[in-house]
Amino acid sequence: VVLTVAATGSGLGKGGQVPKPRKVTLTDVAQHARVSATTASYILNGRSVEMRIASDTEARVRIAAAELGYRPNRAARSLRTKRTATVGLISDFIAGGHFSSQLLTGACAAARASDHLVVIGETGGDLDVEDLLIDEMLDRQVDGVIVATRTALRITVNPRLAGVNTVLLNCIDLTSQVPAVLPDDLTGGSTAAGLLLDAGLEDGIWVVGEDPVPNAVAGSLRLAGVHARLAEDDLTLAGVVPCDWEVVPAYDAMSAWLASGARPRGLICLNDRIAMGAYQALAEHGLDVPGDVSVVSFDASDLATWLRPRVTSLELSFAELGARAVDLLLTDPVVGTVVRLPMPVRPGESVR
Amino acid sequence: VVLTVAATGSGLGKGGQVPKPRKVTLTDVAQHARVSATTASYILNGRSVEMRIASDTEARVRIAAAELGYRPNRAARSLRTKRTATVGLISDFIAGGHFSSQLLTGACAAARASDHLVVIGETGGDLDVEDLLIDEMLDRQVDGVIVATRTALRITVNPRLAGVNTVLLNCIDLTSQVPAVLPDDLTGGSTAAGLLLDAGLEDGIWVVGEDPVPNAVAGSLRLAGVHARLAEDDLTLAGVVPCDWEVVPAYDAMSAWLASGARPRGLICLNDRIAMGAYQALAEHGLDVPGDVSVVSFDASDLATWLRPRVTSLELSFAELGARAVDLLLTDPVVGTVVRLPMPVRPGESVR
DNA sequence: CTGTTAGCGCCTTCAA
DNA sequence: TTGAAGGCGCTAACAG
Repeated sequence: VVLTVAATGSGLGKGGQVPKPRKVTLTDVAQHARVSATTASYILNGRSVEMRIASDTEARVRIAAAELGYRPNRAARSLRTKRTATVGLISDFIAGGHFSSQLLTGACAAARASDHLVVIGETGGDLDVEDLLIDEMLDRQVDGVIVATRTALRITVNPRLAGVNTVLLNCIDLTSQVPAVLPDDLTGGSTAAGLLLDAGLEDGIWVVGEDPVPNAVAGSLRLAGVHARLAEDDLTLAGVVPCDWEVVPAYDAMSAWLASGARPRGLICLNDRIAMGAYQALAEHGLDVPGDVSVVSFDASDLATWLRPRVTSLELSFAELGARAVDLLLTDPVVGTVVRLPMPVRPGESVR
Repeated sequence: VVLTVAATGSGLGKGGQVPKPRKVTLTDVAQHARVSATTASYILNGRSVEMRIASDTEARVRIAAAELGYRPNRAARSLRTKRTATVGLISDFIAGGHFSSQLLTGACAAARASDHLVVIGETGGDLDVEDLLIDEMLDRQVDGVIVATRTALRITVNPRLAGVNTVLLNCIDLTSQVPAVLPDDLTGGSTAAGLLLDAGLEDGIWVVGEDPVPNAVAGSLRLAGVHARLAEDDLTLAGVVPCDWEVVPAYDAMSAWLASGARPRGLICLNDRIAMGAYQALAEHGLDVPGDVSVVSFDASDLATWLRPRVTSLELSFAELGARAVDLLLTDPVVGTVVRLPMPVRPGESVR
């Protein structure tokens, strides 16, 4: 090895540790191992048995590759194979708090398990941006795209996704047959109601929250599940306290409602933020949880464990959702597949 | 246009709307416009003036491109140009709740503004995974990589990033000269203390929380800022209530401390979750916020607005952090650049 | 069992 | 002002 010194003063670029030793190519490896590029390619792609490569040839190539620190140029490979080992994930709001980040964790992990990478895009709900992002991803030859929404929604898939390997995540398109992954809200609602019934409640059970937009689907499904479960025991829901799925709106709605004299026995909050608002309102009205009122909610987010007493909540594993979506995408899903993930109970101390 | 019907029954693949009309290539456009691929390339890459292309030639090409719906194949382009218009973002924990998702929002937006896409990877704190992800990204020829951490950390940049365009996000490497973007915690600490002083407090000011790991850097900087500001008025900090930066640990620590008779006048909580735990403990000890105790915290997350009364918090805009990191990366940053983002006050009702 | 040959789609000297 | 030719690094027929 000869040490070269740059004669011209500033030969070093940014972070310039090394004079950049041109990237090692497959041909380099092949020459180093005294075989053709083809052979090297076969071996390095795990096709040596299939191609019945001599084991010493294989060894030579592998050693050469290791010594040279060979790494395939995936742009070149993609140009040939039309595959990139990359999936696109487009969401309306990636920063949906608790929600979306976990989703990415799951998606990344699943992708990596299949030697894929995830490229992301956030539309902010803007359809033009969605068009743009999809085009960019398609230009980069992603092997498939996942379309996700922060809130479970009924949507229409973007037309330019026609013919593209696509999976819907936390949303669903009734008209097309695009596969989708969502939580099992119907069963979840039923489970939530069951928790209250098991605690001995028979009446005074209310649902807090309602779908904020017409095409939202989670709330109504959960409500339907609640109705169904109560009906099994010949009971009926006392009613619904409508409010947005946020802390302050929930607090406001609950406060007004309690101030008007309402005295519920059990509350099924459509998410943990609603539960937090409800807790605050209940406390201000001197109502104890779970002594006076039992509370069940959805999401089992961190928030649920922060409240005192911790609220019993139905776990919605976004990480799992993300992972399943990727897995589905990578297995060339059957048209019309709809995966509904169960929502297990994560117990707190909010049910009597 | 001739309508072709597949003779063999099941010619349609998944989602099979169309018999897949082979992707339009630059050559197609050129032929359609009766020019060479070279000319088409120049025009479509905005070099028509530079190349002094005849305007009607340009028009023909543009029309052809539009009619055919031409989209460049970026894999092919990358093979030539060695650039992908893609940046990598590697984080230890993407699902750091509130935190990281906003960061991605900012990064995505900034990237898109420069016609780039973001590919992400999560290491889970595992250095082997980090190696792997970096390699995968480099194989895909990303134009640069951002290394982010959930908690502000002093780190050592991965050696395989040597010579690669890199920016650190919410972390810093003292030995290398890799550019970094972080919040201005020192000034933030000073500001927080100032808020309490402006409210007339002079003693009984405590900091709640401390750096959980030795290489964490945010806590000590904020603490230093607090000390500095108090010293300006010839005052001193009453002390520190050490605890992890989470709700329950903060609640536990505060509860024990208050039970032992402590009666603080002002609390500087190192984040909003600590503030929440502190609120709970204060309430249980009959202490009113802000009547008995003024509280200031950091992050200005949603949580800060959920608490009652809302806590006055120093805003840490992760979206801004993410955006700045991408911008820095895309402008070939000067070695040693360290960007410190200000933390503006977001007022609540927690300071007397 | 291994090498030769031919592109994938694009950009870019070099000529005309 | 435009076109012809070559090659980025890799894979896949097709020979031998």
